[in-house]
Amino acid sequence: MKTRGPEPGALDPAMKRQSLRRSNCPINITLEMLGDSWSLLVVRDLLFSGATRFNEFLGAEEKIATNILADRLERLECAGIIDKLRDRDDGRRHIYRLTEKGIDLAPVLVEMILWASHYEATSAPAAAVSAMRKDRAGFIGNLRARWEAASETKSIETPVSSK
Amino acid sequence: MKTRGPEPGALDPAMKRQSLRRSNCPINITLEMLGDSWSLLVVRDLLFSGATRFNEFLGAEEKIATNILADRLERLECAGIIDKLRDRDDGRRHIYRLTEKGIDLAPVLVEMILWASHYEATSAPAAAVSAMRKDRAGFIGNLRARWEAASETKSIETPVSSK
DNA sequence: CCGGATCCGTTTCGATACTG
DNA sequence: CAGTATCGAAACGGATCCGG
Repeated sequence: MKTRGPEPGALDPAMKRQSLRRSNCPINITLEMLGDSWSLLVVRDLLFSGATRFNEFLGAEEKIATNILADRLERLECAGIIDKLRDRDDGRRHIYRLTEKGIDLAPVLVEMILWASHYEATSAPAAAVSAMRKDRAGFIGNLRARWEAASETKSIETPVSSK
Repeated sequence: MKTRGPEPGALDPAMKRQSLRRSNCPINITLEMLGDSWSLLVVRDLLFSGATRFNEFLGAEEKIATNILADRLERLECAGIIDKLRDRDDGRRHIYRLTEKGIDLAPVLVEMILWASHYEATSAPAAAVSAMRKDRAGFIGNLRARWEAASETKSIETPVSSK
């Protein structure tokens, strides 16, 4: 630890920020990744509401700040849970999609939602909840099928190597 | 002791927006509860390693600070996921146990561990992982059975109403 | 000893303004 | 539209202290 010098606010803020900035994909401990509300919410939106774009995530019920969303999308990409592509029909847009590793989080999310819908007031649509309760495996299979179908969309391009 | 206003003159940093977060049992949004690494790790220890006491949680592989642990235990108790009892054999000790609501998190944890063991280096014992992969429902049934057996232990006393 | 509570420097979050 | 920059507020974390 450094004994704090007398001058307040004198240490170069730009330099500090840069060094603290996660340079590129840092080492990701798994449970740390999942142990974050926002990341899971993004995955949830990708899985269930079919959101793919920055603004669609912003529109979710829980209000996430733009900087936080950008950070979480980057982390998720680094963790290999999503990938980031450029929309070829609209060059300024990006498309975020779950990877295989990401879609495999479906069982985790489903269990969470079932637990929450049983014990807490939840905002999940009742129809979806009862569907996943009735036939968990089938429900997950449907999610995956939808994901595979969406993966064949032609409006995408090469990955945008984050940073 | 939760009111941390140092001096009457300078306070009100908390009064801004819905800052009843900390004070007592705050309203708990479910995914916020689960969206926290430490809380989930405590539940994991309760479920799998049979930890019941403060120091046992502290001994877990991931090092948690005592103040953080105390806070998370309180939150979990407020959320109805654990309860806190006094050990009648050793009056200075407390015993933390999963409630019904808490043990019902088992499927969530199991799915997480399976996912993590597939995609990431995980510290979960290989034997347990393959057991839960082979017979998920049976594995969870065993956890519950163990929990029910432990609930009949006589060395406990009345709840320590946290606050 | 056990289960925390308190202090305090560091890190992260989050609301908003701003930019390419 | 898709993010950065900024900055105060909150959470974290380690060390230490304390009541039983």
